[in-house]
Amino acid sequence: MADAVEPLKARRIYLLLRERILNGELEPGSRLPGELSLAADYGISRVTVRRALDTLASDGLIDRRPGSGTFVREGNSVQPIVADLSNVLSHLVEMGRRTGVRLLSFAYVNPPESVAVSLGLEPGERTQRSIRVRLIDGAPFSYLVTHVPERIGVTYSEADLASMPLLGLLERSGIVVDEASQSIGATLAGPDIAEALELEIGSPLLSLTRVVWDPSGQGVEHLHALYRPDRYSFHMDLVRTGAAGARRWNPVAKPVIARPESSKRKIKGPESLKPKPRPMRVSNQRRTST
Amino acid sequence: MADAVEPLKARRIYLLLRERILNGELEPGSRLPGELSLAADYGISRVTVRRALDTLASDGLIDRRPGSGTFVREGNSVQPIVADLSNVLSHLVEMGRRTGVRLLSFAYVNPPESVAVSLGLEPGERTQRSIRVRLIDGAPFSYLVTHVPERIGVTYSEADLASMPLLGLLERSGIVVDEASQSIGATLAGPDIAEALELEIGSPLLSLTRVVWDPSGQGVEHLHALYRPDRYSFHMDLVRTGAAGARRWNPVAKPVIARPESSKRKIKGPESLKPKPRPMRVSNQRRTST
DNA sequence: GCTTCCTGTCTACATTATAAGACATTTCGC
DNA sequence: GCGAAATGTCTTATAATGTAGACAGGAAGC
Repeated sequence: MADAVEPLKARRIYLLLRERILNGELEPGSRLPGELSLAADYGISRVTVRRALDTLASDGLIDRRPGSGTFVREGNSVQPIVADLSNVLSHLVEMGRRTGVRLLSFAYVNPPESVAVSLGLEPGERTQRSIRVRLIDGAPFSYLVTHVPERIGVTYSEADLASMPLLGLLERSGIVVDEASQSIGATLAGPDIAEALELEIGSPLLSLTRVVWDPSGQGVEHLHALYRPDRYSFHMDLVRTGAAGARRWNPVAKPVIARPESSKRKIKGPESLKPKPRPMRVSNQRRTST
Repeated sequence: MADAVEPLKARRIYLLLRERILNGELEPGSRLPGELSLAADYGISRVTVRRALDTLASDGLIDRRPGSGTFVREGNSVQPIVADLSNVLSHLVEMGRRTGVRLLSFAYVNPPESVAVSLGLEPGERTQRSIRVRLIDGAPFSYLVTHVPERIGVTYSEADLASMPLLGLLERSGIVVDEASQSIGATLAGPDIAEALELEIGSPLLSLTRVVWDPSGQGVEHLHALYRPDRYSFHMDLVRTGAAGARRWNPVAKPVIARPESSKRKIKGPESLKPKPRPMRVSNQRRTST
């Protein structure tokens, strides 16, 4: 319970070690370096290392045996949801049907410069901004901020948004969704996001920014999504094509054609993380309202 | 250069404000609340607010004008290198020709469990592990750990690795590279990686894990790559295909066909962070050797 | 049994962060 | 010009964090 605000360095080491444990770099059952070596490695004192280890222990991630050492506890890894990259959006659409959504915010605003530019808006044109959190089995895994030009946004209600995926709403409204462009990066969780995703401030996040256009080239949606990497990651299969001199990788567009042997090719990458949610002082009472 | 680690509360406010600036909630050019009001808002002292603002200022995100106030600076976006996702590998191949590589480690080892499983190795089979850092204009942007089954690894030398992309070496050796599977996540930089990538410990990183197979389904390469998100991000274009009921996104396989208007569709996502490298106590003297 | 390496625990001390306030200086509207 | 409000720069005090070292006791190999 005494999970008071952790000091700086201690917390950092804690996050770092946690990362290494969860992604399998430190294998379950293995012994991790002694407190003294850790202190030396990270250039901090042993006491501080201990504080980090204390937190890990209270998380149930490690097992400390006096005289022997500190060991990584078994059975921590839980595969994140995997989204096929060639198929991200439809994946989300399907998921919209079996996962929960929490609408944190819904308003018409003056969009930030960058959003206005991406969508190709007129100066002064407003957008409908919604902030949603997606949950799977009650556990939040993504934080979505979407901007839709006002005239399009008015074709559906706040309640619609709380229950249906945005893309579905757009298509229902007769908007033809044609092309999209997206990029993937990484950031750290700030206070808001940390709270919404039940993370600690400073946790790593996958970041996805996507802009969707209709056939005329008019922007219809700007999405900024943040994912918990321990619960969500992108995956894709590639095939090498082209002549000898200029061989390239191309994504496998249709993962539909079952590949029986693909099961033995299971990637157990560092994204394979753990279950423990570890909620913060959640005071997320904001709800769909209306 | 006294860019010491930031304190707790100060960092919290810093992150908070940075978020609001980067996502456009605080628009470029606008004045933010005075130091005293900020202190009151967040319930902290003015000194602490100032520290947060100092950091923002050194990040180049704000502009402080004595007597007037503190302003959000305009145009603080710097685009990272963008890798087309439908083409990651060949992109790297091309880049291998115009960027630098630093070979940090080259050895034959007993691979970690997860790698052995991914590659489908026999129990006890060893791998050649190499750790490389890629640079662009002298600035490191990726940290690559590759495992290749020993029998394949012996077909090229350490010096080869320091100068040529691994995939090229494999194909030169007659290995037919056929399929690959990869996933993308996010993590934090540990001490080793932080030093190699000239980052601070605890910085966010893009993480890519890829396994490559030959036509017989035998694993030939396991790659674990970490990218600085401020210098490298993945990008891809998608097109919506399929019938009304089951529309899906598919990647645009060939980004070659020039799309003239695509220039106006510039995404200026939140990955566009600050330019500031912010080096650590770098003591990177390890080199390609031999 | 002995040595060695590990965690558990404690003490005293150094460093750093935060708070609270005073005061100078700049800018801007009046 | 004057005053309000803003940042810049001090001071002093207190609390929170981190460091250094010593010592006890368990575990494992010899």
